Amino acid sequence: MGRARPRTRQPAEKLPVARVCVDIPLAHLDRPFDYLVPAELDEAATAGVRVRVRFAGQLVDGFLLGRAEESTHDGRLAFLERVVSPEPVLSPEVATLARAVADRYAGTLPDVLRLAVPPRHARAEQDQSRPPAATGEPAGTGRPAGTGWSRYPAGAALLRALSGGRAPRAVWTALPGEDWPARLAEAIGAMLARGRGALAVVPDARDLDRLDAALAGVLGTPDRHVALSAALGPAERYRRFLAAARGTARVVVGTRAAMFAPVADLGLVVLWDDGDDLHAEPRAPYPHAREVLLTRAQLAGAAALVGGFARTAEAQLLLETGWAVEIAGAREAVRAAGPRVVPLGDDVQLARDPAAAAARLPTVAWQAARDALRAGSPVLVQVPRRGYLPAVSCVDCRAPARCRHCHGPLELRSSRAMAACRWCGRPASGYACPHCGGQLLRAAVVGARRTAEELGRAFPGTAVRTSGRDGVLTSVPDEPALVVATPGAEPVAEGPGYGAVLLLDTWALLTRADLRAGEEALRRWLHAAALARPAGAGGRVVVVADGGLPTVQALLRFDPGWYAGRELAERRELGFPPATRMASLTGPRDAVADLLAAARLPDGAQLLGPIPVPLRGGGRGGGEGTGPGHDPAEPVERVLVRVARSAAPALAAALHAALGVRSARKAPDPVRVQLDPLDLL
DNA sequence: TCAATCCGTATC
DNA sequence: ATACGGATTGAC
Repeated sequence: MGRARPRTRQPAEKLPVARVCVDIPLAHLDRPFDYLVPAELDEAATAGVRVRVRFAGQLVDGFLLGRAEESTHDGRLAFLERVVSPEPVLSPEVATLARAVADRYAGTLPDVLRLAVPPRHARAEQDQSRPPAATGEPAGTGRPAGTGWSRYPAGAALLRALSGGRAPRAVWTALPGEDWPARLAEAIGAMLARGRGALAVVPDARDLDRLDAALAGVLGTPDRHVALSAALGPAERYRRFLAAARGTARVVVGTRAAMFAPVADLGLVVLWDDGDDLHAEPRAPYPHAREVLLTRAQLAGAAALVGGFARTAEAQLLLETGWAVEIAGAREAVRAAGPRVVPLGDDVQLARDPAAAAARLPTVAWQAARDALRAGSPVLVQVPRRGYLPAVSCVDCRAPARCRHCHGPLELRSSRAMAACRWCGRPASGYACPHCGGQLLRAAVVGARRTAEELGRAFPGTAVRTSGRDGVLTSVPDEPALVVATPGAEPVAEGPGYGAVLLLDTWALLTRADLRAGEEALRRWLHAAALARPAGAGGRVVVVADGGLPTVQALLRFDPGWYAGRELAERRELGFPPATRMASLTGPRDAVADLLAAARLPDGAQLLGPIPVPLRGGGRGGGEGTGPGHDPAEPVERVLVRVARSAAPALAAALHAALGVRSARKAPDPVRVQLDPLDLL
């Protein structure tokens, strides 16, 4: 494998032309380039392999997309320089999907392929190079699957359709307390019994562990499925990827990065909890797992199952357009399975007990927790993530401080400065607490740990456990304990579930200036509430929020479908996604203007902004992927472009073309183009 | 008159 | 990106 390059290379006799996607991140080069396959590479140069080619004078990586008899290129073709490995890592199915995703998000194919195909690890290729012997064996384990689905009126039909080899598409609203990993495993098992593969994506590692365990139970043989997650090292990640690509593993479960996994003969895609923002890929072109998987189901003719305790407006749209059918429990079944939910309005009495008052526990919440603990069950307390939103509250009674004029939340920029309203900007001079008359304010950045300490004092002698960013618990035993968790980190309670669930500091969630604030609050509450035991077994949920709010109403009735319907209707009225499609263009002012000037936007496109973008401070420790340093003096702005859903493809195409014009022109300042941006307000 | 340099364009 | 070509500039 030296530099053995014969002077006179001969093209392969058959299909001498290779169509190659070169790994160059420039929008105007986002198309295949043709090369000649030298005869000696004829065998290795199959569709989907990694290649090296000479492009604009330099050696670059690329993927061989396919072979052809002729090229449409007028000029002379260069030869493929080499085939990096004969392993076909980019299946035609994934290549088609990646192109569709790039188009959907105004991105480039190489960008998407970087997300879709993990970096090569030569050792891993050697390890598993035994031929895929797993053919001819009877598919499935013969285990009667799907008993758990009979609790849903349309559940049995779904399983029948899956095992009948059809491609049903469903939005599934799980019953409170549902053992969702078991249900997903049953659905996957049904498809596998039919001999077709399946792919399931969940938000985080803990959910993945649960689903993986459930699958191991249903599928038996461990080799048939692999779990892909970001936590794996490069070697193991590539090894499992290859197991899927080679067809050894018929089922792939994973977090976001698995959405492109090369499952052979894909028959089913599954997405759990599509409202979790972990499903949004933070790297360009920022595809969302929901869009990728549903596109994939559509292209591959596969079944699709989108499940959760909550329902997004996007999922609601799938139902209302008839793209998917609804799978939900009947009202009586929901009532029987769910806990009793008690709302507590704003003007709630804090517990008399001084320790409980210090922990901001209202009487009713305190009692519910005490009763549950006495009855021998664990109690879950959900608190917002630390640093989530530095709310300002009264020093004396801790009531959240609001603006006198517009009731917006106050903020403290620094400890010295006077508090001001986040909404209207008015300074809160001469503040007096409406509850206790206190005149001093403080930033109430209350985290899980702090809350845990305070709760411990309110329930002396009770074990307190925390689950959050640093240290996530998967489950807790069925014994008295206070479990303080941030959203998404709630441990499952073994046995019948939590005796009580307290949802505190809801105000911070609900007043977030975000399009999805209500939907997101409800999603988090439902996920916590779903862990409580049924009302009949004493399960109680106390939510410290006004019972008149639609969000709280939906929680009381455990009816995310109703809420999603309202939410979608409202977004239609306001022209918000997913009723419309939005793109955000972020960058130095002149660059954004330049991009817009180059873009032939579809008719009816509406421009919102520009607005200045505050520099992103705080956040987590992880890299934010800030581009090459631009002049900090130049103001960064954002423009939103809004179009009707029918014009969405045209919008993406126009932006992609405009990016191409700019990259061809070597325009210096990059503009970040993001479709379906998460933060709209 | 020739080379050094700039700009624009194609990259198979 | 990088490489090349054609036009442009500048020094002898």
